[in-house]
Amino acid sequence: MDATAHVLSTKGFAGTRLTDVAKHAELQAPAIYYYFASREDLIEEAMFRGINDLRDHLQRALDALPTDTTPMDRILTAAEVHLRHGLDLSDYARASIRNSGQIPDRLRARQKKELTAYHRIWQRLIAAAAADGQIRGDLDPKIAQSLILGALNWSAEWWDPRRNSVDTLVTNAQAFIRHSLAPAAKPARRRAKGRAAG
Amino acid sequence: MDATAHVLSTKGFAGTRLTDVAKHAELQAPAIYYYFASREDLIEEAMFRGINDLRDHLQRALDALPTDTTPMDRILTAAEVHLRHGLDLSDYARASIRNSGQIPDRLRARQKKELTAYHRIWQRLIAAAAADGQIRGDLDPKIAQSLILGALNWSAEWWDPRRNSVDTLVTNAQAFIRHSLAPAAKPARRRAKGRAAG
Amino acid sequence: MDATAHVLSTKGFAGTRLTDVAKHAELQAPAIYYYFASREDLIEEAMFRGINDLRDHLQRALDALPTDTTPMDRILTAAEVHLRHGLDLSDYARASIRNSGQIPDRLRARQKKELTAYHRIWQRLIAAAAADGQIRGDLDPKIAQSLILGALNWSAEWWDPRRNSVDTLVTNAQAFIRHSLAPAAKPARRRAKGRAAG
Amino acid sequence: MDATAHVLSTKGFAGTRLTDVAKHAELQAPAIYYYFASREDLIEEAMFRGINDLRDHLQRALDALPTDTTPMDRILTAAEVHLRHGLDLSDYARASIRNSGQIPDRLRARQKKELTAYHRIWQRLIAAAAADGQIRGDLDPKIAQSLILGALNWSAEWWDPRRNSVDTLVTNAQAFIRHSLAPAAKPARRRAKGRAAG
DNA sequence: TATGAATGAGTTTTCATTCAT
DNA sequence: CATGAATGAAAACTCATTCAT
Repeated sequence: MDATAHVLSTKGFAGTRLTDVAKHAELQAPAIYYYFASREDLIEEAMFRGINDLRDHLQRALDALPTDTTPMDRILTAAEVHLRHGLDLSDYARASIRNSGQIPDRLRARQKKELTAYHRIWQRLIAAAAADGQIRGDLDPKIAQSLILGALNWSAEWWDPRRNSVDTLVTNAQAFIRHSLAPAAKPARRRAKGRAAG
Repeated sequence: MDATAHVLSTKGFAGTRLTDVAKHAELQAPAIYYYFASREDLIEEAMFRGINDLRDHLQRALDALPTDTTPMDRILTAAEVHLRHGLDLSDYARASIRNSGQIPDRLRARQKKELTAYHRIWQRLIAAAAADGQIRGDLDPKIAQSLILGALNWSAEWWDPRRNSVDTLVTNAQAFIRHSLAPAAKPARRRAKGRAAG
Repeated sequence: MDATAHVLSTKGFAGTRLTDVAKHAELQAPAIYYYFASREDLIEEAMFRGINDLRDHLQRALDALPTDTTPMDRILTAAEVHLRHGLDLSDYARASIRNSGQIPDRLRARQKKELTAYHRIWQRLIAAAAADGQIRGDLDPKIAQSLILGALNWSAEWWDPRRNSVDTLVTNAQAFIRHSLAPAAKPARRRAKGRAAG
Repeated sequence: MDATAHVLSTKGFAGTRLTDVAKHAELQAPAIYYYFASREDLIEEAMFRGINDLRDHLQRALDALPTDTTPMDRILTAAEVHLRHGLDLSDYARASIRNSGQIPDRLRARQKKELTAYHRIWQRLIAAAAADGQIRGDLDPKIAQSLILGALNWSAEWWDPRRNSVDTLVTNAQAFIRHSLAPAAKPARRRAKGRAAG
């Protein structure tokens, strides 16, 4: 149910009332029970579909890339897909992403598995880039991945279509990610030896 | 009320029940009404305190830096404060950050103002870095800022203290941010030996 | 809701609990919310209906009188209608009359308007009687009207069907009112040759 | 407690909250328990005092009349006392009178006894007048008494000091009562045989 | 004598859910 | 398939009452 995803992405798990979902679907609340056994089922399904769609979408996009695409370019493609899917297309993705933390574990099983699968795709992309020397050694790949996905996920909270086009956002995000990961430019000599806090 | 922030950061706005808050505070639910006029007042206050504390904390940390700290190092300090405050210290910050999107506007007025003020601090830090040539020209500063804060905010969703220490996370995030922003260290000499806050 | 009027007329505004109303209606309390948005709406409606019905009732009774009915006889008819409606027929009227003073202004707007309209009918009856010389000059018509309505309204507090029939009460009240208003039947000839109602 | 009477006369029995009473008394609610064992005790006492004061007051006023005062004049004096006491002087009287019907029987015992005693005074006044031929034969003395007291009691609901002075009201009420009771003037011939509506 | 703090009982209200139609 | 009507469970909230101070 599209309406579910929409409400879920706006009001959060506990705030998702069947009445609101039904209103969005131009239905009366009891009608939902014709399609779903319970509120929980409905939400569980929407959460699952969110990640599931996103994963399919990403997988297809990656499969469509020329085989000689560099690992970094694959990552940037993934970033674009993730962003566009979450912002343009899909209440489901937003619902799924935003509510991850608020949902009782019981309802998360399927979504969690799907999410792990989605993360695994990213892990492979990053591992490939690392193997190719396209990722700086001072970064833990898992942490870097989480930071990237965080940066992308959060865009749903602040992005305002009246200020920036998605294209602009995508371009910026890609530049941001590329440099955050990449080692110093090619003829590299030395690199900064920063120090960070302790 | 600390308990409110805790529940709020776990269950979300609509999922925050007075009974749970009260249980955390080792009280009966009606006792809350001795201190707050309504559930909404309570939540509003917690959300406000979240950003308010965070801003104070950041401001103090920045004020404590040596005056010759480079703009980039100031940003990295800010990142550290933001991370540590959200992960280590404060249910308030988490509550405030995670629930921003789910709360009725009516309750957000004060928190919004505070958030804007907080963002302004970051804007100034980034503008200073840009003015100093420490930020690549292909990045829109506002977008970059949002991406950074997204990456940091999201850490509350995935960070697992049993896998990584906060220190590790901070170091990685700082490296991540530094390079995501910094121009290629062309014929680089040396770069700052930053120090970030403690 | 008849049940509301009944409880309201017995327990007063603040004492009217939804549970009691529901019990009277052989329902569960939440079912009330299917028909009314809130307790206040429910009460507001019952109070309004009280006066509204009474006014309709009175208006119809007056319209049904022969056109040559004397002004005084019209007044006595109105008294009878008022009494019978409040005692025999209507929890609504009792609810409306008894609780006038206890209800927050916010809920009284509509009822007040209706009440004013009801009073206006009486005013006209009395003015007509006065114009016809059937009311003593030492009485302020407004005050007299209020005293009459008071005498009638209050009967709900003390009238006990096991002691007096409504008919007896009506006859007594009419005699009471007639003489309270009428000028001394100076060189009296004949007056109306009435009959008390059945 | 004066405050109790005041609140009680405004909000009714169920609407009388200890907090409101306390606020009126410029106290905190728990302080009431220093003087009264419970809310019910407090209310019971206020209701009792209402009628008790009124009765004392009336008794003293009657005792002060010259012994040759006519029965009718005694009644009119009683009416004045009743009115003035309820309007000018006493929240207690108003509380007692207005809430008679809403209070659980358990709390009414004492007030009821007192009320009966008060009514007995009136009964005697009216009986005396009747014995003296000053009351028309077509009136049931008990009903007439109730109608009179109703007219007087109700004045608390509508009397507006900005429209009429108490003096005016008293004068009107006395005229109203006198004629409602009195037989047609001396050289009376025939009297009305009223007619009322059907 | 009085109050700040808290609570238990009970009330209004919300909402998922059921069910006859 | 869908809805109007209703309900049980649970939530927010109110308020008399207690108690330590």
